[in-house]
Order: sequence, then C-alpha cells, then structure tokens
Amino acid sequence: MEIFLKTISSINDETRLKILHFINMNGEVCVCDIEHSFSMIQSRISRHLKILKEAGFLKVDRRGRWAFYSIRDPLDAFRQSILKEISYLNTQTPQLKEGCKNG
Amino acid sequence: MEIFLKTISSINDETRLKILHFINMNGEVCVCDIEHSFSMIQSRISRHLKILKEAGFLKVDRRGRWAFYSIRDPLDAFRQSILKEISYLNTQTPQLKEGCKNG
DNA sequence: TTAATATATCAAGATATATAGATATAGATA
DNA sequence: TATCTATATCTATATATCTTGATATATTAA
Repeated sequence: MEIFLKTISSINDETRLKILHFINMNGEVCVCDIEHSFSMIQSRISRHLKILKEAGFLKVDRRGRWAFYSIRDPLDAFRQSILKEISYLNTQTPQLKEGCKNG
Repeated sequence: MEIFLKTISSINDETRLKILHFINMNGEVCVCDIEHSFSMIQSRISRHLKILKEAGFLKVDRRGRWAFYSIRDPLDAFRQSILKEISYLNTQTPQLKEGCKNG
C-alpha cells in the first residue's frame, strides 16, 4: 500500500509527469540539462527527480560531478503502463538543451 | 493531461483505494452500506465517491432514495490495470454491512 | 403535509505538498 | 589549497487536499 501510494503520488504532479516523459523521450540526461530545458531552478528539478527515483521510475548514475538520470530498467508492468499512458497525453515537452558549462 | 491527473489524484488517497477495492469486490453497493462497513461519516464517503466517479472509475444508479455505486463498465485498459494493481495490495477490506434502515 | 431516511454539498480547521531561495556537499581544476 | 561547477537538502511560505460537523435536497411513508 505504502509503495503503491508513493508511486501514485509521484505522478500526481504535472511537472513530474513532464520530467518523466522528457527522460523517457531523451534517454539519459543530467540534472542541469533538465534544469535548462525546463527553465526551472535547480532545487525544484532535483527534488522532483528524487521523488520519481524513490517511486521506482528512475535510476541515477553518478559520473564525475554529474548525476545522470534515466528510466529504471527493468521496469515492472504497472509502471510501464503508466509511462505508456503518459506518452499518449498531448503534453508538449521542451527541446533538450545542454545546460552544463562543461560538456 | 487534466483527465489523467484527475484519474491519478483520485487514487492518491488510502481511503479511496479501499473504497474502490471494496466496490470491486462487492459489486453494486449503496452509500450507507459503505458508510457502515467502513465506520466513516456519510459526508466523507459521499465526497470520496464523487471523486472516484468523476475520475471515471465508478458509475451511479439512483433508485428510490438510494444511490448505488459500482465499477464503470466498460472500463478502459489503464483504469483496469489500476484496479488490478490495487487488488494485489494486501489491504484489508471491511466486511459488507448492510447499513440502511429500510432494505 | 409532516417526518424520517438517504445522499450531496458547504464551511472551517488540520494536514500535506510545491515552490523559491539559501545553504551544504562533493568532484574538478587552477 | 582555493575556487568553480553540479547536485542535494533545508526552511519558510503558498497552495491544495482531507476531515468533520452543519445544512440542503430528494424520496418515501405516515
């Protein structure tokens, strides 16, 4: 029950739905890429990513000073069905903008 | 997006998950049955039922002074997958208690 | 019509969540 | 070491949601 509610509440937010869809479309991205693509301050992005990670949708790979987020793989059938449903929504996702000062 | 968020926020609540599962197990029930089975005040049940109905999970059939709620049929694949996922949760559902003074 | 039952809605207080801005941590580089 | 970049976390405020109790509406029965 707790895990289910954590999963559900993680997608009960338009910003997180957009971030999730953005990562699903673009593959592995770092926090500053999302920050600049969405024009949102870093603390906000970071907080949402944490929630999506703890809900089982995302994984992080830390390389150097960057944290690369991507869709967790393998993903169970229920979370997959949620991702599919989100992809059906007509939500406009921003273009990927490389945001980091050092590539 | 709006409809999706309405669907998601409707199941982002433990009470509603239990009510939804209860109806899924017991078929058609009236408000006072739920009220007495859950030992919750009527306004609370009524409010949650409205939210679940507007989220597309339930339908109402008004007969006499009673409102009978049941799972909407047909139900789309996504909401079906949610119901299935809820049925997997180890949530203890109360026994059905007929709550109305006149049967 | 009057009263009782069933349900819906409203209003106020309590709790949860999102946001921005500030601060902390950690790796890279000079 | 000192500094810069990237990310995470904390705090305060704003906003949304849940709960209860009161009230409103509708149906049935006396």
